[in-house]
Amino acid sequence: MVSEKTIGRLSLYRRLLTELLADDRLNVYSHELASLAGGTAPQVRRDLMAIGYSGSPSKGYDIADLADSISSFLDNPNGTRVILVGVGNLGRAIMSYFKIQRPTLNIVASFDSDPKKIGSDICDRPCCDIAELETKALELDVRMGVIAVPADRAQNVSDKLVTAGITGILNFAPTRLKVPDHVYVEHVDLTTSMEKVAYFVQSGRKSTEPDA
Amino acid sequence: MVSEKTIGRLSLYRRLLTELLADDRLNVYSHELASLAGGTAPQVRRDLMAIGYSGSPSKGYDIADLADSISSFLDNPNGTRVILVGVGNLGRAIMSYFKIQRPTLNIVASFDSDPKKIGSDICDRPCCDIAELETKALELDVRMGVIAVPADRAQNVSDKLVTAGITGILNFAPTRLKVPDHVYVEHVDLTTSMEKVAYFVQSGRKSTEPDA
DNA sequence: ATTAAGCTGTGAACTTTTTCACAGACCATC
DNA sequence: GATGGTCTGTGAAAAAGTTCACAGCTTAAT
Repeated sequence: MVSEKTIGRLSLYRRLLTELLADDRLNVYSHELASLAGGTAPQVRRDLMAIGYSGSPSKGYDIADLADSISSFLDNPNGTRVILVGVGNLGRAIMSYFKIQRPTLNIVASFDSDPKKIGSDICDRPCCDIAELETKALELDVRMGVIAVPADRAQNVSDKLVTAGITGILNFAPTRLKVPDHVYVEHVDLTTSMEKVAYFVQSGRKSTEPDA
Repeated sequence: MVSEKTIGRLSLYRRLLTELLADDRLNVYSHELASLAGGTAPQVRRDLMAIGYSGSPSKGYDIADLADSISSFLDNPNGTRVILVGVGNLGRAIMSYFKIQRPTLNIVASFDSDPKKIGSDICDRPCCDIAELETKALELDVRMGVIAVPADRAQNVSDKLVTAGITGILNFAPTRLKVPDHVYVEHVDLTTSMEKVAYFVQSGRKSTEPDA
């Protein structure tokens, strides 16, 4: 079984590979990829081993082929339909951020409670009433949700997403969500990230870890 | 030496404690804090042990006192002055997000290259020309920076921050920054976070890890 | 051909992080 | 003041993650 950390790095490797490909590179060595990713060469090799990918001892890894292998491991072949709840500054930022991204990740609609936003299009996607969250989510057949509402609303939104059959949540609200066992939650906690950096600045300690 | 992961959790505990305090709670047990934080009781106790904090076997931890202890461990007593570079959607979201936050973290100015933004106030803080980044950063005596510019500009901004004496960077651009050893970088990689969730949705695997 | 150099794949060692499990402390109640 | 229940603090065990180090392959050059 592939570890959560490895999943994260594979995603990173794929992006780096895509950049290399745009530079007309064909092959890459584990130590090059490691240096771009901020990791070590054995780490890269282990990660690729985890998905059963093999390179060649002399040429390293075939960039296009490896990127494809990672994609077929990570992605749902039918794409992943996503809804986003909470169209504040942050929500809008995320929407516009992912318009450009991989077409396999598709934010199909957003939700908010502000009547001024409801009914309009935000980043070319309809913004719906948060009251309709459950019905629309079922209707749109989505499995993944992004929460970008204030902390005090997050748990409620999460519950609604779960009853609508969502099994993965990316949560930007500064609350730890309670969800059933079968639901995966990734917390992006801006306050904690900020405070971590502040701590290391204050303490004068340097980075040791390969990174989160 | 306190581990990076523990630092992150301490930041989380402090926020939870503040919430409990607002509910007029006085004491809390490790298992309660653990449940709020999405962790385990021994983990909480270990983390508090790391900063040398002791509770009482019967009452658990004194909420106000523990929050203070965490603060005096994490925070710089003089506060941490921060600048933010890149006032797009995301940058603005972060600015407004941290206006409300702990007063010890203070975003004192923002920077952008857009003439329309330069000179105006954004979230009550002056927005300056990115060309003046190095001089202003020195002048403002900041040690920490937030990067919210597009990927292709991030390394350049990072270099400027480093020469201006910054020792901690929170990076939202989807690039791994190269910095000298004494500089701490925390990457918040939205694409990777998103793709991780998408993977777990697709694979039907549930969360195992205590979380990033 | 043979040698040299430099890569990958991976068992094994190591390090870090988490969990277990229990001694000792404390309070409430009888 | 003894008894029982429930907590903390922590050594020790376990698990997870990372790095080492080297065998084996592949190419290039002699």
